[in-house]
Amino acid sequence: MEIEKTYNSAKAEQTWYQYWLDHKFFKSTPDHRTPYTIVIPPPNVTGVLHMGHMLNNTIQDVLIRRARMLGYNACWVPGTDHASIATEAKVVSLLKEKGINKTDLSREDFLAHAWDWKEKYGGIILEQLKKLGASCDWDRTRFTMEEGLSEAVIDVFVDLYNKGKIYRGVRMVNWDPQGLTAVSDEEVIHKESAGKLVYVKYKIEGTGDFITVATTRPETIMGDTAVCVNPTDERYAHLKGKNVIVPVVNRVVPIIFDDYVDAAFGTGALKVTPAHDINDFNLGQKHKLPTIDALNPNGTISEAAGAYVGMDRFACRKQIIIDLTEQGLVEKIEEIKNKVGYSERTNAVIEPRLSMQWFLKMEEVSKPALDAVVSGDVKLIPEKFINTYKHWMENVHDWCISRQLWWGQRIPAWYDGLGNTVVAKDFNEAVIKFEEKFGVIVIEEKQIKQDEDVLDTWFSSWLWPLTVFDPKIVQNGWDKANEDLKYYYPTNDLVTAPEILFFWVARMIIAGKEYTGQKPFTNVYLTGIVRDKQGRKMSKSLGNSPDPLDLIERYGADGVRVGMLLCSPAGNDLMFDESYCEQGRNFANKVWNAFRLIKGFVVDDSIEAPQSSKAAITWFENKLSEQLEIINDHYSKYRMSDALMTTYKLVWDDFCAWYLEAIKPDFVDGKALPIDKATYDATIGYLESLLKIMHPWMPFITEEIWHLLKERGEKECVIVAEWPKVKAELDHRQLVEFEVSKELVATVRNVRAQKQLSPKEKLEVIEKSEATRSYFDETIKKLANLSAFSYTKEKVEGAFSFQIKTTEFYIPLASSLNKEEEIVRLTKDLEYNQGFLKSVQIKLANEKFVSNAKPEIIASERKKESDALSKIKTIEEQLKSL
RNA sequence: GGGAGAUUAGCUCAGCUGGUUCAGAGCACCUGCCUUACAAGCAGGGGGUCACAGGUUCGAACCCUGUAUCUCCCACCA
Repeated sequence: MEIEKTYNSAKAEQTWYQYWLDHKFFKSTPDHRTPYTIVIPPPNVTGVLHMGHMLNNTIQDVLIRRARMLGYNACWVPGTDHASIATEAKVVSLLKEKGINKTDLSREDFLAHAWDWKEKYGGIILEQLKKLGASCDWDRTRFTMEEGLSEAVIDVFVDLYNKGKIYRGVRMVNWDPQGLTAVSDEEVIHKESAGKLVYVKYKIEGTGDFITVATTRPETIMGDTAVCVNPTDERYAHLKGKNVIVPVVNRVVPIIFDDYVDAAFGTGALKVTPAHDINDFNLGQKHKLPTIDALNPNGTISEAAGAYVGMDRFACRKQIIIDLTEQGLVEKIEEIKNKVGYSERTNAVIEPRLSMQWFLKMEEVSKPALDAVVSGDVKLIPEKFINTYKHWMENVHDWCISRQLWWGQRIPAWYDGLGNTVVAKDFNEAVIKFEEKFGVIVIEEKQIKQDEDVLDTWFSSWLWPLTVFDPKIVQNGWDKANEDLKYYYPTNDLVTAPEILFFWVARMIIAGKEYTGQKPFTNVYLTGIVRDKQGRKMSKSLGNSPDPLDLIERYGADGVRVGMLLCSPAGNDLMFDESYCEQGRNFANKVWNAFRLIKGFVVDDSIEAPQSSKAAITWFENKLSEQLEIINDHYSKYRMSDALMTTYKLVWDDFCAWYLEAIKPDFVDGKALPIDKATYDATIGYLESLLKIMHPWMPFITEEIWHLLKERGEKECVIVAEWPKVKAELDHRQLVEFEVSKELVATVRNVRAQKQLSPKEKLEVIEKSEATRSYFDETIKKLANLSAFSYTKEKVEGAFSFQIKTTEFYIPLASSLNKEEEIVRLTKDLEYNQGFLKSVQIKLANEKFVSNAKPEIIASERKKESDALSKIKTIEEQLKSL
């Protein structure tokens, strides 16, 4: 069989993913085994795979594949999030392209369009995950707005309302004038930006005097209902009881006094606009000021403003500054930096706006969720996020859960127009409740109206780990939870970005505690943000984000997976560069070629294994086990990059560079000699172990080689192979001895390089030693291409000499040694050792060191001293003999 | 404004309880090699005052105190 010289990733990926699917290796149902569960952070249904997903899902896949091999019942639940605001925005803009305005559509028609779109394009991202190799149980695919899950959301709303934890009220909320909806605090991103602090003069009523206020938002002047100063501010003490005239609209408003105002900022006088600033709102409540909403929901100036009506808020800001300047009312303008809130979804500048919304009281429900993390019941990896989490949970505000959108779970509240409100699961139940609670008999359907708003997306995704298994959990309670939930919940690991620690992770813990009394997951692995080489966040607008699918095409899924994880320490951002993928691809190719070599071996049953191979075999058995233990340890600490790098070096360095080179049959007359059966079998065994260890990182190539290596049963795949076991006892002495042998080999190679001797020319090495044979001699001979490796008790004259540790070696060279060069080399070596000896001796002469340091430290220093002394002696002898 | 973290080779990062696994890894780089698994490779090699300044200690990349720079999170100062 002819094997291709380079690994063909596309073919293997196509073949094996389908094979795994066909044989249901991703599928999980409850059984007697211990479960290992991950629920995917559901990507937005509008999403296309980006580098963040790539990283995130690769980690999950590595974890789930390894768990599967460890014998757990591994279950990875995939799905998508309906992402109400993002999806609605997308659908609105698509409709607009077709010339359809959302406002011209009925709710039902709009939703029909939205579902249409979802059915057509909503599955794209999941298909993309398959390209990467994600071994999700696709039969369990869920969508946060599918029937059962939506029902659970309504159940939760009703339940929390009945428990008095949900309320409705007029509050200052973060308003997105583009999305035309309220958003939660967490959906507002504060960015520093350059602003203008405008000093505007307000005329004091009945005098010729002015009071100057400083504002960054002059367009809200029309909404002013007071000017406020600090009561201790003597500059303004005389203004008690006075009124001022608001410019533009000439409204007379009072001067009020409140110590909220910082006398040191600006002029010490604050214009109060209760409708457009949370602080002003609080002041307004306190001082019973009227509220004038000068802005429309879409960010234009409202009728109530009485001026600039219909103008956009930013255009108005510019214009009003011009107009006030003309009127001589602008004292000065300062350039300042201030933080401006932007909508996470639409990137519009958030407007604080007074409106009627639904809220969830957070204080009480968040306590158990705080404790879960603080006590370590839920572990955050890395731990540094515990602080942030704690801080947030201790300072939570009530959560605004209503959104002025259509795409999402509609709020199950009904109003009768007489001021009565009922929260119920559906219309029929609402009718019953109206009668029970208010004695209102509902005769016809339109008598009561359901709330127009939908719930925040996170109000459904916080139930994700529960409802993907049992949508009826809220109705039935934990005691009557279905088999799936009882079996898989709590899940094991959650892999997600730190950005949504509060949005999502914290809230899942809250919901989990509330409805099952248990945490939703044990470990939360927080990935970093994928950045480009310059440290900029990858984003569409910057155009610095490579297309993951394109990368997969060019480097292979395994290559990209390895590349990503090579540069991603837990919790730190990852500076991604394509060269990592190249490294991943090169590694895959290295593995491929190791396989080609092994596959090409011709076995001869009649020959016995040479000593060089026997020694290599026992060494590698120990090495493999030693490294596997380290790899397992890295996994247990979620040190993914380290686990991968250890695997990488085990395969490339230990297996390919040393083991295979040691056992590879020689060539004679242009033909490879056959290999003995024992060595062949051992080698195949090692390769199989390595394929297993590599499989979580590189699922495709390992499966491909696994099957090319020998005939296998239909279900005998590496994906379900058993994870190798660590040997009970390692031969550490042998491991160390081989390290010394490697050093010897390297030194011989170095001598060749320096003396410009061909690697083909055989050399002889003589060791000065009392012993006459050691275990790896034959292996060394093979690796260093020696004609002989012998021992002597006497110094060898006229040969090239060197030392490893304290042992001296000689290489007799045909060409005579260059005496001058040797003297220089040895003198340098001598000086180094003398200096080293001196520093050790100073340490040992220090009484404080000897009396304070631990005995083993002192012993090791003494050893250093004696070693150095013997080395120096040897070098001096060598110099003398030259 | 509050909090958290970081700063080690050209780059990305390890370095656990202070001491032979203490200055490391991978990549990049340099020098030889198209040697019959692999040039996506092989062999060899050169790179660091561990951000800076003090302190504790017999001993500091590691502990303490400052300083600088960077990143992130939180926050209602117009």
